[in-house]
Amino acid sequence: MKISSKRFPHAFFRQSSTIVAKDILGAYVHRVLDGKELIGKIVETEAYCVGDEACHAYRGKTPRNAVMFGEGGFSYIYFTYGMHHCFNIAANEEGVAEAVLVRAIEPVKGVETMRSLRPKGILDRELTNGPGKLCQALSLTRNENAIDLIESDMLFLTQAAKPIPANHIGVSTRIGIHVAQEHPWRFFIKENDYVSRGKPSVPSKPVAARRRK
DNA sequence: TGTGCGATCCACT
DNA sequence: GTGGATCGCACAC
Repeated sequence: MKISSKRFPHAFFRQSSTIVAKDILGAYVHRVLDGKELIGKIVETEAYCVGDEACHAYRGKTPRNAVMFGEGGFSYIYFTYGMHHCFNIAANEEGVAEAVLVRAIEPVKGVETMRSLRPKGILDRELTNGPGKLCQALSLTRNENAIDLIESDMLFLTQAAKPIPANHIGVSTRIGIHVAQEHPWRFFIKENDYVSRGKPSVPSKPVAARRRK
């Protein structure tokens, strides 16, 4: 597989998160760990927008989500459920808090290292087919929060060798959220084994803001 | 300072 | 398909 070494221009991340989420499919995430380079192809994303109740920035700026309010192109990594990290990319103009959640990548390089970071005995396609899983496989934690994904040599993105044709991109509602479920802001590469399993493309029925237990 | 919940994962049924 | 694990963060008091 051909891996492009072309980084994104800053202007790319000044676009709306829904555009960035779609256009970043097929791009590569590079993670340098102990001198070894781990590379994964982005195959699934979700957009979190201004005025979106499911977005962490919906309630305003806090120390945790401050990166989302900054210039696009920076990593926003947060810890959730007491045990998982999620890797986001801040998008849009400075002051406009939007982000793209990277939900799944396809391991391209450094697969052995990724295996060593994940539980033993799992299938290769289970290494990175979920937000928490890919953070574990790439050893991404809050230490990697607020990194410039354009300039950094430790964690950065490069463009897809070829753009993904529009008819190869699937769209659905987002996964794992309990509010603003109607927005079709999840994007993925169709028929890619590394896409996380999810719900169908159309919500079965509108669900009122559901509270767990 | 205390309390409740969450953009998940995985073992178990 | 279901439920438990587990802790940082936001928000109420």
